[in-house]
Amino acid sequence: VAQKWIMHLDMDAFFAAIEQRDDPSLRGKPVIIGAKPGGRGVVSTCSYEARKFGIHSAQPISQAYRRCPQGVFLRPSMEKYVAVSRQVMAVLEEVSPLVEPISIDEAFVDITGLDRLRGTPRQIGGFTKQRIVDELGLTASVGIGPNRLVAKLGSEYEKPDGLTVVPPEEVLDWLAPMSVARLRGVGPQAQKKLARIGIKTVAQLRAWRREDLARNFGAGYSDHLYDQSRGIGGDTINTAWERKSISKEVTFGEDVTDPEELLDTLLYLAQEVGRICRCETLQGTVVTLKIRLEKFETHTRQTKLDHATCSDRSIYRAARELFQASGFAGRAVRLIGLGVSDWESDRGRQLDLGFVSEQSDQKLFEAVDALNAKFGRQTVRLGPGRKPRGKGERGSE
DNA sequence: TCTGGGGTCCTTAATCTA
DNA sequence: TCTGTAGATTAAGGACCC
Repeated sequence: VAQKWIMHLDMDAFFAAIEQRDDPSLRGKPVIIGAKPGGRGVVSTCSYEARKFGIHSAQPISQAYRRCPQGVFLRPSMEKYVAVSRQVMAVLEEVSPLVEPISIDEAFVDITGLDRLRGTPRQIGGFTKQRIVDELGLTASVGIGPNRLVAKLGSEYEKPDGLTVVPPEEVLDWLAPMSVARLRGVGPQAQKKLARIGIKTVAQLRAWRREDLARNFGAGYSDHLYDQSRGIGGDTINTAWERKSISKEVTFGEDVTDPEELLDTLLYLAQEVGRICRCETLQGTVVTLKIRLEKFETHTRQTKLDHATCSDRSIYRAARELFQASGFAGRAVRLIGLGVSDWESDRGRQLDLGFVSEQSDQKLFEAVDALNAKFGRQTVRLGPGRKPRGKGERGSE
């Protein structure tokens, strides 16, 4: 069986590094990208200067502000980051066509069999990092190993600007002293459970037999742990990612009780979700409502429609019915969200584009045309455009 | 103390059905 | 037709990831 070489690349402090690159006055300063200080929200990314103050991703922004009031707090500019992300992926695709983006700032690359063309795995990693510095003015951390697990752990091993190569024969020794917290799928809950049976390191995990792990965890999860402790992981790169759901949610500055305001928000969310569905020529059959009450108590309600849709009105109507049936009307709501999933498999049915908003939007027309092309049908455009969150426009039908 | 927004996947339970 | 069950489908929640 041919030995594979998988590379994982992870951009360093991606959002913060872009801001510092584009505004020299931010260099050397603690830069924190995330929610507005004073509001409800968390840190998305922060510069390494900010990390010295104990600031980290997912930290409540209020805590970050307390620790570093002199820091530069910025809201994220996602369009900019998406554009830079595309440039990063383009560099990777020049290294090898087998690129699988995992998120906005990381990707796996299959670099098997490139030694004649580009040198050893270490040389390929160094060359890739250098190109990203030269062309984008940003640094990345790279891990290279025989599979995705080792590559990913490798890129985390030394940060920032790291390059870690773990040949297959060194994998077991390299993993042994690592904390199980670094493994995939081991979060706070699993860590606690593992610690209770005396497992803190990969070596300790490896000492357990599969059957004994299965008595403490589910069969699927224990296999997952068993394999990871031995450095076993997938080595195939999937270049054809397809999304499975589209959702939007908002957290209110202060909890909202007024059902009118909640329904208006749902209408806005339905328009956003519907718009993205149309831009991506997707129609879903399941609508999911998400509600977070005080004390972070979170509920979801979902319904399967009798037809697939990308229409604002259909999504909104389903969401409204879910909300009204939920019994949460009258409760103080912290967050409300809306999603669509389970794309239609039957392409022969009627395309539900009825009552979409923003009909003057050129992009929408293009999306509608794309939908027509995709489904080979004629589209009927209905009614005047609707303004987002318009009072009194929430018609009964 | 305070916990975003966008996702994926897994487990469990209820219900339907071959 | 009765009965029991395996398996699919639907729904809800939760852990986890970036």
